[in-house]
Amino acid sequence: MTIDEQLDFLGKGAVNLVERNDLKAKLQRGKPLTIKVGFDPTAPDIHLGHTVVIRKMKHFQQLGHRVIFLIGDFTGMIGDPTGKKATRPALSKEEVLANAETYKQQVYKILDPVKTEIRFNSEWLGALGAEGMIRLAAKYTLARILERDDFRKRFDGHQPIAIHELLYPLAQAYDSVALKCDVEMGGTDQLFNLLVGRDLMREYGLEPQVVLTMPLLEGLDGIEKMSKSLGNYIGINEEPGSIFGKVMSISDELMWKYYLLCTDLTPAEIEEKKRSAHPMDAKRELARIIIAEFHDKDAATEAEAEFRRVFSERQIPTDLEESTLPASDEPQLLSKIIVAAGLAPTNKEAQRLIGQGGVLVDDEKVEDSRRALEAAAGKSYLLKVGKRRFAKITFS
RNA sequence: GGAGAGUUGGCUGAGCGGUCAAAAGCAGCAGACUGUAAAUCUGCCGGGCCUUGCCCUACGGAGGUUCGAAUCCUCCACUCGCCA
Repeated sequence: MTIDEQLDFLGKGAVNLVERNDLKAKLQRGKPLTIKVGFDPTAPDIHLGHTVVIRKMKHFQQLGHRVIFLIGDFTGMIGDPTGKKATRPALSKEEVLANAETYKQQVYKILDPVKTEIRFNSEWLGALGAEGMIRLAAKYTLARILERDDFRKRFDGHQPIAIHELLYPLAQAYDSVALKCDVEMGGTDQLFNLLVGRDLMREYGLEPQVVLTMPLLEGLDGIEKMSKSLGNYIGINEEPGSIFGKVMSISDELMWKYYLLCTDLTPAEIEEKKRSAHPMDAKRELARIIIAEFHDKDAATEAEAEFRRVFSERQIPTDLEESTLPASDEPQLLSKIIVAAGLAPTNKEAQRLIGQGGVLVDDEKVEDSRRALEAAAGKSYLLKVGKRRFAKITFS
């Protein structure tokens, strides 16, 4: 690849690249660059949203650069009291290490283990001490920190800002100093922090890092950014079938963003697909690509077949859940059976589902929410609740 | 230290002492339709039960006033901004 091709390759999907020319200059030297991306030590469950940046790390690896997966255990150990809930319990060293292991298992599905360096920022931030921290703080001004939009808004809106929050950007920037980073990446929400890194590196007489930000991927709802707490995520450890279904549930429109950020297709290829492919087919393919990355091709094919079977043809899934319930001489309320089989959380909810025509017993729609089923030993039923909850239950 | 504001269902956010299991929006779920767990439309959306209705729990916590309180009073806890 020529330098310009490399720039295009690395810049694909990026929102900010500060400065493109700086990156070009660094690449032209022909030496491996040091790339850093920071991760929160408390949330080692990686979902598709995280993979946007991780994939970009992979791209750097493919070009032979040195990629550092930085775990922000220092800030993690302090705990961030910003949320209204009680201060989050500080993580112990053991927990941090355990989380790091979890990260590895997941991240290495994308990154090359050999070319990935995992570091912890307590290594240098912990060594700084109170004095060092204050010295570091002396390098920056409040006015500059308040340039960050969310600080500005909270400040102007008389919302609280804790002092240590102001220190976070500096601590993060110091990571770049300590590691002499050439490039730091993050989501667009990280732009400010990453730029502070540039400034701080200059303060320390280092060549400023290049800053590259990636878009935040919207979750399944298509509105909020993907996050575990909102439940709108696709986890990379999920079952192929679940990933397939979730991908199919994103809107046709959002699908293209996923294509850009979660696959290796070039923008030109994506445009072509947008023009020529049927949205449903394109979405199926997207699902296959994503599953193939975290599982394998066969799993993807299988998941697709199963999806067609269950949703297009409305048949029974092949890997049907089977459960056994205690038999009884008395007929049992269907709603209670549904709850017992774990197909609905509460009796009320189960009755509601029946009333809405969402329950099939042995392929037959049940209309009466008070319906009871014979529960003698040996009796067996096939239950379908809603579109995607199935179970075969047997009384014994 | 001082004078205040606020705490409502997963979230945001209304709420006159009764008609409030609590508006509205978001998220979620179901049905219809379909090209998909897209879009759109409709409905549901605290729980229990011997289910055309009855009961329980719920509006930060504890008391109180009242026939009756998310709504009034007192105390407590927490959150926030302001003035020192």
